[in-house]
Amino acid sequence: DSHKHKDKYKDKEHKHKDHKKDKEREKSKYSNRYDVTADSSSFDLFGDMVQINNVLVLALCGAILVACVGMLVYILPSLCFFMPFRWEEERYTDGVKWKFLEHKGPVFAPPYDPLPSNVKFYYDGKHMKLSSTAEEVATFFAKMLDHEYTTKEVFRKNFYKDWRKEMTSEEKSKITDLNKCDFSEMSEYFKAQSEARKAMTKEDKQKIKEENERILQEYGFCIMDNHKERIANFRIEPPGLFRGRGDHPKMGMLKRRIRSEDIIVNCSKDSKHPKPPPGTKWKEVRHDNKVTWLVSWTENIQGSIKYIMLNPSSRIKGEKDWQKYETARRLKKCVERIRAQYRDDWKSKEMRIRQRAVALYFIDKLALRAGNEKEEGETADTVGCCSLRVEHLTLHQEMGGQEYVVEFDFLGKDSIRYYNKVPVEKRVFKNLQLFMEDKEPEDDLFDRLNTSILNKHLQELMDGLTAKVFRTYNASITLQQQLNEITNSEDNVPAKILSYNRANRAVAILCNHQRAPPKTFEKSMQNLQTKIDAKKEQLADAKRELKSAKADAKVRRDEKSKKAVESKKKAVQRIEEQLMKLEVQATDREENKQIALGTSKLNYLDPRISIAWCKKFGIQIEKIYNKTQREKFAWAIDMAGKDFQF
DNA sequence: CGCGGAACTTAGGATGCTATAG
DNA sequence: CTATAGCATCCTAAGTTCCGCG
Repeated sequence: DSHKHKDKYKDKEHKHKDHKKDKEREKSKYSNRYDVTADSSSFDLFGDMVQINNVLVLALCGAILVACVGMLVYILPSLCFFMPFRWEEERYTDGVKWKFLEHKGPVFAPPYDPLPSNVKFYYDGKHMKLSSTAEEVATFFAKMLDHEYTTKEVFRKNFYKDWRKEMTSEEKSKITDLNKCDFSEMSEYFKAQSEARKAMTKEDKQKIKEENERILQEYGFCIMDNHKERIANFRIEPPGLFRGRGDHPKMGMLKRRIRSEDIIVNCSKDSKHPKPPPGTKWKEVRHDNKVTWLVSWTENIQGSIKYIMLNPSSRIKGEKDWQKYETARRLKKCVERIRAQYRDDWKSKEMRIRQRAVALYFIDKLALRAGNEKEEGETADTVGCCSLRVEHLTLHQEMGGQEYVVEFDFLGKDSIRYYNKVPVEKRVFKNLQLFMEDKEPEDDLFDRLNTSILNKHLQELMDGLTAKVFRTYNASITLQQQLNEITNSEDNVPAKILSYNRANRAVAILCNHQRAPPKTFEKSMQNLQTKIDAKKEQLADAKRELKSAKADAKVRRDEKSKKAVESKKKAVQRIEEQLMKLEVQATDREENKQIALGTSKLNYLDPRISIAWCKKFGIQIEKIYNKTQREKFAWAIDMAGKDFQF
């Protein structure tokens, strides 16, 4: 039965006549698999649902086991799982995201716990007792004292300005210079606290763990249309000092405490509404089923809205994720046509079209982000494709034996540097020269283009196409090609996994997913090398022993010595394997020094590619996806057979 | 049609937990 | 049994795209 169901998936996947209808169809196919039970509009969140969830978990295990091992025992729960209960019900239209939503609201940050009186703050060398409000803000600074950014002028200035707002008038008049403030006792106190926490007894740690688990069980789940779903971030962000990335003009500003009165709750009318803490009120309770969030509030640094939403394992997120990859797969079918067109557009007599075409070429070839305009002075100065400035590229007529090389050097998202030298077609090069003519370094490269114009154009080329689809498409197709190319079916499991990681790495490099080399990198590399050396020695010993055993067997010619040879042979083999495993590990780690694989794995690579690869080469999925990842990609694990190709 | 706000995805670093080496 | 490395999870900032309004 489960196989029949899978075939249904495949059939529908190939029909793409009408995109809109198709989307709806996908939704119904998908949502049905996570259905738990037939009826009832409201559950007791904290009683019955636990059991129902167990059924779901059991059924899911059942389904996987049936697919993988075909164990008869598990067929029954799996049948329940695939039963088309409520088959039609979740086929939503017009942007409706749910029909029923019930949750317990957010968990607020713990209230401020004042310092013990022996922990003092000094101003200009003299002890000064701060008001509770001013003290709280001071502790935020004290907690960051060891961090580099408390030395940065902007950080200090912003902090000081916001801190003063929280002071009493007396404090304001006394404290006039941040440099005269001594937070060191506070800082020491917090360090000691964190040491004490680490040194707690097992029992105390266990208690904390249990309490966290209790809160998770109470607040960490919601019910959306008969599914008990995990909430991603049910805890409200605690107050603190804003830490932007890169050179952020607002670093050090005070992120204020969020109260009930700031919170908008979203849930269905007929649900048990979440209760605000005693004596407080929500800002608003609304029932908007065209959005997916449960709770929102406005943050005070940028004035943007923050949301509480569901975990990636949820139906609503999984469905969206699937849709994303299906869009990318549709791009695959028409990407050559689109490429032909933008190459043609390089010759257009209209400047705006040439710019659009060159930008699209960069997005396609280099997997650059779209690059929205940003408000100057509000955020760090970073760019993407459409917002590139003249100063971000250097043109080289000839470089390192190659013609028409473009050198990119700019800060992208999260102020991560993008540096790349790329040979481009002559026509692109000539266009770039034209775009840069008579411009200042700080002028926009594409002055007739922005993301809205670009995306409008893309929409005309393919339904649902936007700039970011190219990143998804190029990432996934690269993984697929690399895996097809470099996996050797003769290899052992660790070698195959090295191949997988290398394919993953090719994508991470394409997408410029970098990380700071781990602080302990050199050391851990050395440790590994030591292990390898030891293993080599062990191997030499084992080989010597084998040799002498062989010689011994030749002389003695008895059963016992023959057996000894065999066991020594086995030992050599085993050690060789271990050595190989270590060496593979070393290679992998070295190549991974400054590259982060996680981001592409989680956000850009169609999981069905990886799952199909595992199935094809007999690799356990656990070897490439950890628990969280398997939960997020449950839809794909269920769906992809060994022959899936992106 | 442009703009700003809302909604949602993508991102790296910090922190916490656990397996394993010593 | 303890220290630590390495991985998982948490955290929330920083993007993209959508959407509605004047």
